[in-house]
Amino acid sequence: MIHVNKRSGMESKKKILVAATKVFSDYGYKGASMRMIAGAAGISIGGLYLYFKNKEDLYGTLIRNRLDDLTEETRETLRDIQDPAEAMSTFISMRVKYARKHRELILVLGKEQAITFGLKAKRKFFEDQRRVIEEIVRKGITSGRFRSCDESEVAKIIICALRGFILSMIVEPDALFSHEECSNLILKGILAKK
Amino acid sequence: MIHVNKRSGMESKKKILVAATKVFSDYGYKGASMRMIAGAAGISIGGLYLYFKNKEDLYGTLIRNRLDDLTEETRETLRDIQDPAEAMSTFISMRVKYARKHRELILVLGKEQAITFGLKAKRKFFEDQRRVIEEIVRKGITSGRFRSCDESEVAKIIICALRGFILSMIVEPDALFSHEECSNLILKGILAKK
Amino acid sequence: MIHVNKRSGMESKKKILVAATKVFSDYGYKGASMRMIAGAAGISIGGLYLYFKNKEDLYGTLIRNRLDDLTEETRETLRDIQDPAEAMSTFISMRVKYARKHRELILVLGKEQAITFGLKAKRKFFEDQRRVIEEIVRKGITSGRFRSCDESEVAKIIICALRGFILSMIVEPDALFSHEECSNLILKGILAKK
Amino acid sequence: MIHVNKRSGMESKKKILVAATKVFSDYGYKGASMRMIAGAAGISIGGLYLYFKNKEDLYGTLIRNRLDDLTEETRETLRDIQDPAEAMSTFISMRVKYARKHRELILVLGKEQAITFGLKAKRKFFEDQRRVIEEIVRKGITSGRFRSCDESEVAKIIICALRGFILSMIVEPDALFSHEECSNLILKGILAKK
DNA sequence: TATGAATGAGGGTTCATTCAT
DNA sequence: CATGAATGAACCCTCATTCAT
Repeated sequence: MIHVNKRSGMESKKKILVAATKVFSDYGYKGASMRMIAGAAGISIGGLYLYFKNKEDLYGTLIRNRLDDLTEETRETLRDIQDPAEAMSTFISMRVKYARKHRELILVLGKEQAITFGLKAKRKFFEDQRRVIEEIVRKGITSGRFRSCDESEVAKIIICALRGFILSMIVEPDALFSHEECSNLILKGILAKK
Repeated sequence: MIHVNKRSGMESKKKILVAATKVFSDYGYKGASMRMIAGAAGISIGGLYLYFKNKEDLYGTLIRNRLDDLTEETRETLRDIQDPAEAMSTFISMRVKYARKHRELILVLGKEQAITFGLKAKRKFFEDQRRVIEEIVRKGITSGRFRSCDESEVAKIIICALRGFILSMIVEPDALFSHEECSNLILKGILAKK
Repeated sequence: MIHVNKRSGMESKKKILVAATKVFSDYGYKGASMRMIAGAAGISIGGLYLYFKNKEDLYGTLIRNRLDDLTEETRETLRDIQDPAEAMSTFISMRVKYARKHRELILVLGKEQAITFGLKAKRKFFEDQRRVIEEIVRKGITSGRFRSCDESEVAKIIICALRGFILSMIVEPDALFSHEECSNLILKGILAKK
Repeated sequence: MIHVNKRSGMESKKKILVAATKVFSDYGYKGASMRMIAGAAGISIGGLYLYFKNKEDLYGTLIRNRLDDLTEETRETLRDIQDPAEAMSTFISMRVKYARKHRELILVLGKEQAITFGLKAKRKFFEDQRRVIEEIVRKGITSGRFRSCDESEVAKIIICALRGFILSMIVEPDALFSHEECSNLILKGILAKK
């Protein structure tokens, strides 16, 4: 009269991750309980600990997976684009669409202690993403397509705008910009031509 | 041997709010415990409940205070500025400086349920801030200083960038842009002049 | 800007006792808080401790007062009655009416610890009341008005019936008997005459 | 080093109920703490919440169990008795013995708010018990065994006497009548035969 | 692999009591 | 006499984690 479900380890692990993504997203790290996650995954509480060392590990795995996924998508998207302006637009568009599609996971949970692992993974990802934009800007300046400017600062601004977009999905869904308008503004600015 | 400190009511309340701001900011709403806050405020646990009905009330008061403060500062800052471009720069500058100065409070706590009051107050504030930028842009377009564009979209983008700035203070302090560069980018864009 | 109300000590003490009677009756000993009582009495919390050592003392005083009151009323009521049957009816009637009139105080709070003082006072009162009935029955038997019986047992039964009446006022207000019917039953029994 | 005992669910639940009965009875609803109950049951605090939603649920379950038990015992006891006088004596005897045997549970907790469920169940039980006595009396009158009287009033008096008996077990253990004497008094009254 | 009863620290909150004013 | 801010133990309850099965 013991275990009922028999599945492969991978199957269970995936199931848990999917469920956990939803639950963490709905309730936050501290608000989500292992019981909730187990319930959503259709597994026992003990079962969770077969695949993940603890709550933090589960959360960290989740974050890393999503981050790797997005890193890969970024690489794919930009692979064959030469024009820096187009690359910029495409990057912004991709990130906005990705955020809208995976709205169930918000990559942000403040400094809540004990999630250091997740934070570390995030930090690396963030830096990588910034490098990507910096590179685009640098190529734009070199090729004369972009005006001379501090590529690092521009990258920071764009990252912040995208980060703000994600955050707005939670706190102010009415304030979500369209990626076309965003690209347009970044490229042309708002001042009238003389 | 009961109570040691005797303070005026106002003094205690202020002390609590300052401490709570720090603790909520460090640990998030759920991660912050009333014991932590009491400790940080140098007051007993029971003392907290002398000034605030409960945790949510304390948090809500905090949020409202900060929001009102920032609303007032926004009004003051923009009062006498006529040039839309200058207004834009000044707004961005003020918000960035404010965020840096009050880095201890992050106006964001996700969907954590039961903080509806705080959320509602935040929503109103967010909308107000957006209206302010929209108005600046509108005046810029009317006066011919800005090119024709969708003022609502521009406002959203700027809000998101600032929102992202605040969030970055927590998750990626290296990615904080300078307000001059930001204003510059918004105004002039990144494309080279033909 | 200190104290507002200035009254004689007796006045305040009385006020507190009246308020406490109501509050204890409504919420039980543990359910009643000193704050509630202070509020109901229109006095400060600290003021309570000017007149009573602590919660238990306040409760005990309350109980003792009511008990003394009822003891006196019992004596008064039975003073001039000679006929044992009439004495019995009158006693029952008086007790029922007293209970109905002072329904705000139920002289019963289980074994709730720390109310030992109250309990002790109650014990003495209970025994006294039983002695009164025993005496009536004894006189009835001696005079030939009552049949031979164990006066102690009869007293216990009557006390229990009255005690049950008070309790019923709380838990089953529909089950309150009329004192006439009760006296009648006690005196004549329920069996048909042969 | 986590949990020590491993028991079947039923075993634990029973253990808790037994312990809770004792503790509630000793200290009252508000006076009894979940910690006390857990200790008395030899289980952890958290364990309590595995079997009962909360304190009120635990209390309610307790009350319902005891009430159902006594209802069943009443039915069994009176099933085959035809003579109303005998039925009356037997009923009283059974109730007194039951009270003595299960002295650990006092079915009474005043108006303490938030125990509405328990109260409702109690109300129904009380009414049922009264109906049982009324029926006995009615049959007695019809058969000519009892004198004409108000069966409802008689039932109330008997219920109150028994209720008072239970209460006396707590507040005045010396005042417990014998069921024989009680039956005798109810049946024959106290007046001498002319 | 899988289960879920069991644990106990820790969460938010209340409240009898004290004491500087 | 009177006040009420302050205290801190104790309350009910939750939840990450473990382990016998």
